[in-house]
Amino acid sequence: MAVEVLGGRALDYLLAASHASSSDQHATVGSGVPDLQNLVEARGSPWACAIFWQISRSQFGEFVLGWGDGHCRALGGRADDDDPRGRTTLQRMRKRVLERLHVLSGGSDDENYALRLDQVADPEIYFLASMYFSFAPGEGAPGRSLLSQKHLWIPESAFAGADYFVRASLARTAGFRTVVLVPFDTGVLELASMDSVFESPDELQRIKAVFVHGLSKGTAATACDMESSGATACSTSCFRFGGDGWDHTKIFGKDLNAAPARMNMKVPTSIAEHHREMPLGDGAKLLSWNLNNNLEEATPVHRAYLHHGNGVVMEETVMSQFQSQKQQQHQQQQPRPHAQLKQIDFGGNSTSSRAMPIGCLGSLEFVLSDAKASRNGEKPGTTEDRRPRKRGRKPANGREEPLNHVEAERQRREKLNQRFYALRSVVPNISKMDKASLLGDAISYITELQRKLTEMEAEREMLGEPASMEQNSCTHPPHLDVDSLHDELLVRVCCPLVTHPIAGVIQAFADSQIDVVDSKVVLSDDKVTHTFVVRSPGAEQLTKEKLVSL
Amino acid sequence: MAVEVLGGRALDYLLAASHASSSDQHATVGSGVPDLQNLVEARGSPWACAIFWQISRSQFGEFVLGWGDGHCRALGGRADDDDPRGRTTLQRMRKRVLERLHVLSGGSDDENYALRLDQVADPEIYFLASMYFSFAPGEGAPGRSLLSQKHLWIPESAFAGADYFVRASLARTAGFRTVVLVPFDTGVLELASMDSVFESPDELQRIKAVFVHGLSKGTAATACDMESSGATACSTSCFRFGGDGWDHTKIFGKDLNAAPARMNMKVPTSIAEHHREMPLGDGAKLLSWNLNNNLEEATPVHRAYLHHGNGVVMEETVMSQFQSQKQQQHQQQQPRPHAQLKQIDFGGNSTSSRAMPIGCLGSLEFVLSDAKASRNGEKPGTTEDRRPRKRGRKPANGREEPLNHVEAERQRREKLNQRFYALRSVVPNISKMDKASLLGDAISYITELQRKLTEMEAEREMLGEPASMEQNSCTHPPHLDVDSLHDELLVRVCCPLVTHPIAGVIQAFADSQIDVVDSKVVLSDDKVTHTFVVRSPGAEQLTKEKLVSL
DNA sequence: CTGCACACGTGATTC
DNA sequence: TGAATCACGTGTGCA
Repeated sequence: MAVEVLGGRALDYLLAASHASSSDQHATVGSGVPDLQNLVEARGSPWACAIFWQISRSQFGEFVLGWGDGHCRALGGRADDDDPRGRTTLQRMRKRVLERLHVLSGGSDDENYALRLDQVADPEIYFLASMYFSFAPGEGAPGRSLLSQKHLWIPESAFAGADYFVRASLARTAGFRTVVLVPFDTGVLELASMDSVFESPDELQRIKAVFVHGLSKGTAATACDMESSGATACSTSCFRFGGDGWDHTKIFGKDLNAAPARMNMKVPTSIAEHHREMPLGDGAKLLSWNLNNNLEEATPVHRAYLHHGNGVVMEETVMSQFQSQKQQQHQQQQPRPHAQLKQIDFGGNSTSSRAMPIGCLGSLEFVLSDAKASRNGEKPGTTEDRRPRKRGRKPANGREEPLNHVEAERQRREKLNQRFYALRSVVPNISKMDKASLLGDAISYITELQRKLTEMEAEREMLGEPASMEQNSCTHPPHLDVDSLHDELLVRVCCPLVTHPIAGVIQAFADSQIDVVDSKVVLSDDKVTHTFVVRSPGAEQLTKEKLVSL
Repeated sequence: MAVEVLGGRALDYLLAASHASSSDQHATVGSGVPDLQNLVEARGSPWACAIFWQISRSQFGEFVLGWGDGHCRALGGRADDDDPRGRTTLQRMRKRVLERLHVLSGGSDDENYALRLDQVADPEIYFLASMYFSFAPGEGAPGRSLLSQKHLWIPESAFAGADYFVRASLARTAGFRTVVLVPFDTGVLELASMDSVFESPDELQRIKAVFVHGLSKGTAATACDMESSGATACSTSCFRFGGDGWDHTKIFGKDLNAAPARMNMKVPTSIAEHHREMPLGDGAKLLSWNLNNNLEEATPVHRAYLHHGNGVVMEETVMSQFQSQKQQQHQQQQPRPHAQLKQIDFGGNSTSSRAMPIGCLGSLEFVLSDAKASRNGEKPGTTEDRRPRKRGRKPANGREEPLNHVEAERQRREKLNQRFYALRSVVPNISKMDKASLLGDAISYITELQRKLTEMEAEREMLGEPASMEQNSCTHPPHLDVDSLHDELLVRVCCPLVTHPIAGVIQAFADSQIDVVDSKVVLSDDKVTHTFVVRSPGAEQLTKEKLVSL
């Protein structure tokens, strides 16, 4: 997954930096999304990037499309997964990816300084950014496709129609020429290509086929098929956070419907730029329910995602095997073997929490990032309780209270972590990646923003005072004298020198001891022309040069 | 303590809202600071507010004055302390205070809406704000008093001398008329009065007496008298965080020495205003080592504070008694009695961590906020290990590793919490007080600031183009022509009409069809005077009126 | 009683 | 190896 977000070169560095030999990477171990991956990586596939927008339910019961899964062709497998302990869950990957992005974008890691930015190709930025989008039905291209239940085939020329494609600038920056959206009953599949791919029934069928094949088991996912055991607990859990104050059309106070005038994203300058602007611009629902309506608003629709034989569960199985093995034998530092999973042991927690409706609670964000908690997908045939059961702790007693408690605490932690991720995404300069530093950086960033803002405000007020605030009249020309003089009028207007447009010139006259013989001001069209006749005591040429150099 | 920060009415509300009957508040239970309290609350005392600035040591070994203790006369005792379980530590109080402030300043608690702001009197704001200040010796009034070892008696008229009193505007807003600073060997005592109190040897002596009396036991506090057991561990702990990147002259990136031009704090408008501006303005070292150099930079000087019979230790003793009692008997909901401290039990963790130099580690912030951890002040005669030992956990084994580990983890948590507090102090609108909401609010605040800033920047650029940017020269006087003409020069400066100071006048001429016969511009001192000779076709008088009405 | 938020101790991981 | 961060389970206070 990491390689899907970071560019290939960045990944190379990443691997080199982490001292991990990428020689024996087992791309199949922990391969999470075979369908999308196959779709993208298949020979001759024009698609560089595939994103599945998963249906979820918002706080108010509306459906929302959010990041479900994705694969981005980026020169390699999930190479960062060569973790023998199997603890590199999706959460970890994503964290690592963000971490790397931040480090590359100007973190304090000085070694990286040389290859700071520019290392992450734009398609990956698009891919990463999309992780933080979500769409209401009818909104954006995925939403439109979902609502109309029709696919959209969008050539580059139509990107600008923001109504269809709010991430248009991102896509253009990424170099995409074609974007296709295909609706399914569990969500919308988005494919992006660097080439101009023309719509054809063949290709469309290929897309639909490969995806439906992936979803073949346990579909009919719009039906809410939760188990009876967890049903009530789930539904209460789903809505008990209702008063959180989040409007799902906003993300952390940012109105998402009003697209600000920042649609023009720059050509690849720096990740910092991108990363800072990405969550701001484009008028899209960045992070919306991923962060706002995270655990509490997702619906059992997700369960389908957990049910079908898609990669996450499979990956988790492997991981939990590794985990259990490690946990029991307490041996580590083994040279990343894939054949070490002897002595699988799920004991010690058989009574515990995994019967809880965590899958129903998990928003997609949750499913992705804390995939180890999405274990009760109960794929038939696999052992129960495949939770890594990370740190051994006695199940306390046979009481049932602490089980829910544990779940709740887990969710709370996850929520907090989500916020931390979100914070990371809005704070530009993060020195270190630990939480304390992040908070510190956020604070300094806030104070800096506040300082800048008040500074600008003061400046604005200073400037607004003497100069004309609006386009028409001066707020108050400080002094205005009118004298009658025969049949003419003598009008004197007195302004402070400061902020007067010709103040510099006049000051220069004074500094250079130039006598102003005569001065006139005439109004021509929409311009004011001042004409001075000056006499310099010394060299005229020098004076001329001096004036021109102003 | 809460009542000292919040106003009386706010406290009333607070009590009412928490469904706590304020009838039987035992002001003596947990009464932490009898000395300052007595000083302030004594009959006839002119002082409304007392703050003890405690000497600590900064990262680089310099001495720093930080908040040590305080009491603010606010119509009541420490009524929020009526916690039967005794878990309302200072940290909790402070948290509560901040919480209430934020709730009052526009939180989502709708019940409070009516009495949102205006409820917290300004002296309390001053008091609260002071919690976040610290001063190097010679800086600010406390620093000056410390350095010179002379008391300062500052009447309101001298507040403006920011060199002496950086919190001048706060003090003025608070309505203080007299501020006095008295140096002691452990810090500086600050007293503030709403009246004009004239300096008198009598009053000075009274101040010194009552305070020295409070410090009578175990003074000579500048001496660093740590136990041998914790000495080395302390010294390493004290400086091992050195590379955190914090400059102690800054607070989260804000330069503290450069006093920004925001000394003019408004008259009481809203708490939100205050709370937002307070940590920004005034050029003081807000939060400086409280946050940056938190645990790791404080020195054993603090130990004196823990040693002497001042209130914190006493309070903690009581608390730990409550705590232990509660922990053992597991009975609660007792109607806030102060006589419940039977069955004091410190067992269960006698081998554990409290022999560690946590007291020596604690910065003042730490001492205040996590007072329960400052327990090894080892006041002679009290039992050792008076840590509440909150949640029972076996000491694992006799290994020594986990003990340090526990300490480290504690410090990490504390550091994180410090950052959270700091974040709370810079984010104006906090909906709820839990960490997740805080992060969310911070994120939305950041995005809002970013939006505003970019908005302003765009506007500025739009406006800044034609108008003069800075005070001296135009950024670019759009057109400047110079022609030689005999021995004179003809200079033509062309500016856009918009934002030109006399644009309005010229526009008015044009609108009224007034012919401009002649126009001159002369520079006089720091003003630019435009003189026009105009001729109006019609009624001169009308024109004159029209012009004057501009 | 219950849901929720927090702090704590602990195991694990990473460098 | 040791220091640092993190996640987890748990105890507990509060509404």
